[in-house]
This record gives sequence, structure tokens and C-alpha cells, in this order.
Amino acid sequence: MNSPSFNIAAVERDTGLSKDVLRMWERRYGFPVPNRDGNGERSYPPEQVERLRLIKRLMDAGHRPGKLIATPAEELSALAPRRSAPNTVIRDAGASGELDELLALIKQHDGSAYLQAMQQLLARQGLQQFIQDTVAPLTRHVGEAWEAGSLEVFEEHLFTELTKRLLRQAISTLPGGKRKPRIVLTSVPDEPHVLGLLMAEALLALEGAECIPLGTQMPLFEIGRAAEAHRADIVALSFSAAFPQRRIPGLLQQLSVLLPATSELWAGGGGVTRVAKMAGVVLLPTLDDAVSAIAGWRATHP
Amino acid sequence: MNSPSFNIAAVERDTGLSKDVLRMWERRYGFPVPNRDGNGERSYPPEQVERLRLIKRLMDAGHRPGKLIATPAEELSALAPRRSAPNTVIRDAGASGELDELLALIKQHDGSAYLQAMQQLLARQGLQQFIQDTVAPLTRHVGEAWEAGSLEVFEEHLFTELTKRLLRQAISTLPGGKRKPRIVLTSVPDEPHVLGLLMAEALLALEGAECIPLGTQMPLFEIGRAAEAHRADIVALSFSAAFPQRRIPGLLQQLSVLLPATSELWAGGGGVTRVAKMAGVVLLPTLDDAVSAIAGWRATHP
DNA sequence: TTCGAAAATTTGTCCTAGACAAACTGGATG
DNA sequence: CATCCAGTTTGTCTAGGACAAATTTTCGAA
Repeated sequence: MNSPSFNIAAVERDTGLSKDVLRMWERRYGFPVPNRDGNGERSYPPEQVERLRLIKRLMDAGHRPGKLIATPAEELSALAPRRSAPNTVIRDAGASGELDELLALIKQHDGSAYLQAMQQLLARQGLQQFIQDTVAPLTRHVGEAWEAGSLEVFEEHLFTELTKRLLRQAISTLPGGKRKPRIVLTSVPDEPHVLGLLMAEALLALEGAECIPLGTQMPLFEIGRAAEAHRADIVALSFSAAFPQRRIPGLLQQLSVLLPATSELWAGGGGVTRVAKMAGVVLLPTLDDAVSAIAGWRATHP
Repeated sequence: MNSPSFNIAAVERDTGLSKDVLRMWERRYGFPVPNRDGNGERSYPPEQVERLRLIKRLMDAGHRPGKLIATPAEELSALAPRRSAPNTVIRDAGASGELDELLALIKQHDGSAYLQAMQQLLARQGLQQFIQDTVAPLTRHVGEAWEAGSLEVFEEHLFTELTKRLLRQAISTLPGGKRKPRIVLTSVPDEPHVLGLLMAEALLALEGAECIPLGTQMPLFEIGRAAEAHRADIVALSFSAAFPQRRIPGLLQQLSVLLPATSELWAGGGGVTRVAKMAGVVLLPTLDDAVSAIAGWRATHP
């Protein structure tokens, strides 16, 4: 019964901290201090991995590693989220009781009750309202709960998986076929979040666009090729709020070079709220923006 | 008009070759030879990135990097797949004409025609047969075409995305609720392929199991917690044929320690065909195995 | 006191270059 | 033809140094 231990690659996988960072922290801060196996290679005991995971979580919430590592163990109380500025309260004001109820079903791990409640809401509100007033605020809500540490990883996965299904099911009932504009929907590598993409797809399809969903994490080269092959009028990318904002301008820059001249580039999602305007790229921080952008496109492409 | 160039992180992202490997190849084989920017950091021109992407594709098909790098440019003709042993011809013998037709629709980028054809097949065959005789062989077919290089990345993404939708839609029509056994379905980090998971979910749900889908790429820790929280009878993992087989025993070993004693661990998919038996893990190389495993579980849990 | 610019710090990523184990290849032998 | 062994190939790990970008702190002026 050897207690399990983790090599550096396993720790990178489980914590999301790169090997470079793990070695650098050890050098700089004296934590983590893994054992060494027969080949002199790092071998992390589970407690240290657990602590690293906690630290990473708090870092994602806006804390700084130097402080966190210095804190002994009562950091558990430092769970207070920092980034969650109470700014984007747009449509869901007052309804957060309802959101809390939905979230509670997830936390009770009752998937079928959650699905049922959501399907009821969809039937009552209609797809557009359902997305804008329920799914979008709920997704934000979940993101905040996650940052605050009040949601387990697997609970977030369950939420995402079930909500994906709801949206895809709703999309499949919409008319398909050749319509205008033709929009390729995807996300860049390192951006695995798909819910924003699905919400956008549903709204755009409702507006009469032909959506070509390519899933997440397309290499930039391939996005260019796909736009060409599908003769896309628009390439729409989704960036979640968790995506590092500083990387976005560079990615959009590179991509705009790779796209055919006939394709527009749209970038939406919580990740682009604070990105500066760029030539050749349309920024759509909210779902409303996406809807009105379609109207704009129609006006200029008779 | 500066031609775009890529730093080492961008190349890692676009090619899937790690920074370590890129530096090592440069040292050993003299390729790639990136330029250096003002800070002495590597800056890869697009041609080299393109060549690297090609090399990576051929490596995934079973070729070795040393040879590939030495080959000048007529490697384009070396596209012949190697790994695709013509062994797993089980149920789809004779029907590959039909599969080719479906694949052709994807290559014409005609998503709606593909969806329509598949929905017709589903209606004709029923869900179980549809999965075993159409979806599974088609997925293998696509995997082989991908290895052979006759399918673009974005075409594979389109196939995956549309097929996911079909399966999820079919699953959502099955009865939910509390049934037995209760099965948590997911995959390990670095295993993003979801189709096998969905096929398994559909078949298991048909057999009367309660499936809890958690999506792909769950950290091992979290899989253990999820099993506990959902009081899962079974944790089922999916490994695609593309997953490095040598890593599987270690992962299963680590995971079996993390699971509650009351949960069984099942591992299925093309990735486990050549994995050696282990104590405490049920291996299910084919979908048929999964179906009969449910019957076996029922027999031992009255 | 409040604002904004400059200085100091924190932090991640990149660099070189060496070592070694695991996986694969090609024989030689039973 | 199967099996084992030696030689090669290949990826990943290690160490410590450097530096730029981001953030915090300090300081001077309004």
C-alpha cells in the first residue's frame, strides 16, 4: 500500500500549473518540495498536490501566488472571490432566486430534476428569452460560484454537460439549410468553454443565419481553412471570461491574416469586454451585441 | 506587411509538439531552425510551422520523426497510413460503401445533408443498431481517414460536432430517473474524445442504467469525488484509440486508489484493446463488451 | 487628500545543455 | 518462425540563468 505519488507531468495535468512554474515556485518560495525518486526526479505527495490545486483555484480568483504560498492553511477562509465585480447585472436582476434554485439542483447532483426544470423554463420563455434571461445569467452565476470555491469541479462539469444538451437539443429544432449569412462558429486552442458558443449559435440561428459549428479549440490555421472551405461570411469566436485577456489581441491579429478577405471576424463572450478595438475585428461582449450585429450585417449586404 | 511569425508557445499550440521537443529537434536534427527575435527567443516562420504540422500528422500515423525530418518534401507521398491494421472489421463488413457516402457529405461540407442522412438511418435501424452498425464504424472510418491525411482537421471537427448532436438528441429521448446501476461517465485529462463516451452512454441507458455524464477531461481527484457524491456503482472511462496506451495502466492504477470501495472502475474504448488485465478494473474494448458487462453486473447485484 | 507617474517587486516564460529511461529496430539464436 | 539481446532513437526530466510584462508601491504635485 504505497501511498500514490505524482510525477511532475501528472501534477501539471491535475493542477493546471506548468512544469516551469512548479520548478520555479520550488526554487523561489520553497513550496512545493517534492520527494525525489530513484532517478532524482520530482515525486509529489498527494497533500502537496491538493494544496497546489487550492492555490491555483484562488489564483484564478485573482489572488497572487506569493501571498497564497506564504499563508499556512487558514487560506481556506480566504475563499472570498475578488474578481467578481458586481457590474454585469443586466437582465437577471431580481431573478437570482430562481438561479439559486437551479444551482441548488446541481449541487444536490440531481441531474434529471435540473433538466426538467430547465425544459419547463424553455417552454415557458421561448428560446431567445430562455437563453438571455436564464442560461446566460445562470452560466455567469456558475462561473462566480466556481471562483468562490462553492462549486466542485465535477459539479461544474455536470452543469456544463447537461446545459450543453439542452441547448443542442433546442438548436436541432431550428430550421437548417442554406441561409444567410453563413457563420463558422468555433474557439481558439486553450479555450474549451463551449456554452457561450452554443448560446450564440442558438441566437444567430434564430435570426436566420446558417451556423456551421466546429466545436472548440481549433488551431488558427484550421480556422482559416475552414472559413475558406465553407465560404463563410463570418467567423465567430467565443472567449470566456476566464480566458487570459492579454492573449486575445495577438490571436485575433494572427487570425485576421489567415482568413480569406471575404470573411469577417467576430469575437464575442465575456473575455472580450475589456479588449481594445482593432481594425478588421468586430467585438461583441454581450449576446445582444451578436443579435444586433446580424442586423447590421444584413443592412450592409443586401 | 511583415509576414507573421510564431513564438515557441504558439507553435506548441498549433502543432501539438511540446516546447521541449521543438528545442530537442533543433538540437538533434537541425530542424526546425527558427529565427531569433531581439531577446534571443525563437521565432518560427510559417513554412516551418506548416512542415511541423505535417510531420506531426505523419507521426500520429505511426511514422518516426527522425526519418520524416530527413525527408525533403516528397513526404507528401508518404501519406500512406501504417497503424490502420485491417483487423477490426466486425459488423460493418460490406457496408463501407454507405460509410463512404456519409463521409463524402462531410468532405463536401454539407452538414445538413449529413444530419438528414444520419437521422434517416437512426429511424430505420433503431438506436442500438444505429450506434453499433453505423456510428461506431463511421467513427473508426473517420479516424482512419484522419490518420491517412485525407481529412482536414476542421472536417473532423464538423463530423464530431454534428455526430455529438445526433447522439445527445437520441439520448435525451430515453427515459431518465433513478435506475440501476448508477454510472458516472467521463474521461481523463488529455483525452478529449467524446464520441465513444456518448455511444457508451446511449447503449448503457438503453440497458436501463442511470447515466451521469460529466463530459471529458476530469482530473483524477475529481473523478473520485464525483463517484462519492453521486454514490456511483460504476465509474466508466473512455479511451480513444489515439490515447497513448502506455499511460493507461498508470492512470487506472492511480484512479482505483481514489475511488470509494463501493464503486467499480470500467475502462472502455479503442484505447484499451491491448492493455493488460489489472485487478479492480474491468476492461471493455468494444461496445458489445459494455452491454454484456451490464448484464454481468445485474447478475451479481440482485 | 487625491491623482498620476516613476521605481521596485513579483511572476511567468524562455534560454542552454546535460542525462537517462522507455520504446523501438535489427540481428542472432533456438 | 518465435524469442531474446544489444544498439538506436526519442521524449522527458533536471539545473540555474535571464528578462519582459504585469502589478504594487512609492513619491511628488495638484
